[in-house]
Amino acid sequence: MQIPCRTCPLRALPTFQSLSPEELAVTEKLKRGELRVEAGMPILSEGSNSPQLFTVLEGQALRFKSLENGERQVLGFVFPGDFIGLQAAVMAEMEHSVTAVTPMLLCVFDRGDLVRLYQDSPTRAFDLTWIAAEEESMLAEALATVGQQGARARVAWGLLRLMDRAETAGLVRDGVAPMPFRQHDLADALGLSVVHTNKTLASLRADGLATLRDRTLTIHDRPRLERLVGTTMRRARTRPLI
Amino acid sequence: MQIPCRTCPLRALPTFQSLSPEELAVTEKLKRGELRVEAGMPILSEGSNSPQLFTVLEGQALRFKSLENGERQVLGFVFPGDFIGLQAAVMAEMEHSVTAVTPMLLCVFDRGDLVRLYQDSPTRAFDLTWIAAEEESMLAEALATVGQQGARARVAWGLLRLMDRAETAGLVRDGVAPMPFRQHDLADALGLSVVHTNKTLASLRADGLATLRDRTLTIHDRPRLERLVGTTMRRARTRPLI
DNA sequence: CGGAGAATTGAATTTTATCAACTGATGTGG
DNA sequence: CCACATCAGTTGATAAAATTCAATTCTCCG
Repeated sequence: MQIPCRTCPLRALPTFQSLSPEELAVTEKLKRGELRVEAGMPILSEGSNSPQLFTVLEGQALRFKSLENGERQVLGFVFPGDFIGLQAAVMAEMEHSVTAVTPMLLCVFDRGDLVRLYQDSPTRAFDLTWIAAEEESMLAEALATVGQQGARARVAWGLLRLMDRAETAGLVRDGVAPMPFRQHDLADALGLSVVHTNKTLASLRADGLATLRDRTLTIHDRPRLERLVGTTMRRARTRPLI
Repeated sequence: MQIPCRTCPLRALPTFQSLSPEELAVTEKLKRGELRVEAGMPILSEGSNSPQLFTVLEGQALRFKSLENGERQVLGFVFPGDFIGLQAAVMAEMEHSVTAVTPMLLCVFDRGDLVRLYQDSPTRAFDLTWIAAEEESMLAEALATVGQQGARARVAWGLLRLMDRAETAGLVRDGVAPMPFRQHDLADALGLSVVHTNKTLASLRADGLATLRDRTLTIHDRPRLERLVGTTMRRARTRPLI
């Protein structure tokens, strides 16, 4: 175990709630080690019943569901601080897959320890429910966008959501976010074809709203982009880090 | 308080997990009363911070998100046994609204008591996380369908999902489910126009797959419908009842 | 330098939305 | 009991949006 929770660099970010010494101790006891994952490697697979859960320390990943026709729906973009595998822990098995997009460093937990956590620390247990509820509202926002909005609004929403997640994870410098995800990933998240996504991106760029290029994302005109998006976007708030 | 939890008719259904006497006692202490709601009335509103949470005893409702352009995305169909308002309890406020579609009878809880539940009963706390995770995977399934499938597959999925929920709630007699939701509601759930939903329903009916008519739903050919749906549909499993 | 994956562009085609009109059931007041 | 209003559902014609297909260009690595 390389990094103890108390000195985890993520905890220093304003995004994450601070823990009491007791909570920190309980959490630290859970940590089983660290895991490095190469870019492109699967972390959890739909239908599997992984004995391991993870918190992302470094790198980015994709959550997605595969369909029988070969398509896939991207459910969300995974950033440092995100907890992976709660579903596998709570339900019988994962309902979606997670794959690394960049090299990653993961903090590893044992599924079996979760039950003990519910007994030992009500506040940490509550945090797990919070995380599940948070993911639920992210998905609801995505569904509302994909179900009811046209391509421009969808792409605008996708870009703002990506920027927000990157900011939360402390990855943005000078308004520029590193963006390892490809247009194809974005298309699969928005329910659009790659071609149409590309054309819409070009149009947003031409209008001076945002640029996705060279593995980086820049928002040029946030107010106008936000006006394009038809849903009130939830800004990330401080959140628990498991 | 009319019905005590121990004699709640919902608990008799095979769908719901049975509780230990201790768990039942803890749960019963939470119940604050019952509430009748007329058809069409709002139960919880997006942005509100309701002090009340509910378990549905009778009747059906819709979860949905409203967009700025006046459209709405239906996030899910609410049936007896469903828990409403977990989001308001865990996050600061509701991210979606819930409106009664039929007259309803609700079991009422106080938001503040939830925190105590996490201290008093780890297993019941775990059940709440389970519920949040369940809703998450429902939404993921919906997103995958709306994002990646054509109209026929979407409608087929919607009908099967409705039938599954009705069966789970013990509402189906002779393969026929009462269905108070309108085609318009289904359309808003699937991200299709009412007209196109109607035409697709007609086509499924003509092909002998399913009939939605006179406020009832009948599945004629489940295997073929399931083949139409491109996702492996999760069948409802036994679940906790709060 | 060469090659593979990603991004971009321009049609042609398909799917879905929109518009508009009509049917059928239900309910109300005169 | 009938005229009238209302609302959900149905249908056909037309318009708009997005997909698919087919190249071509660009970028990054080995």
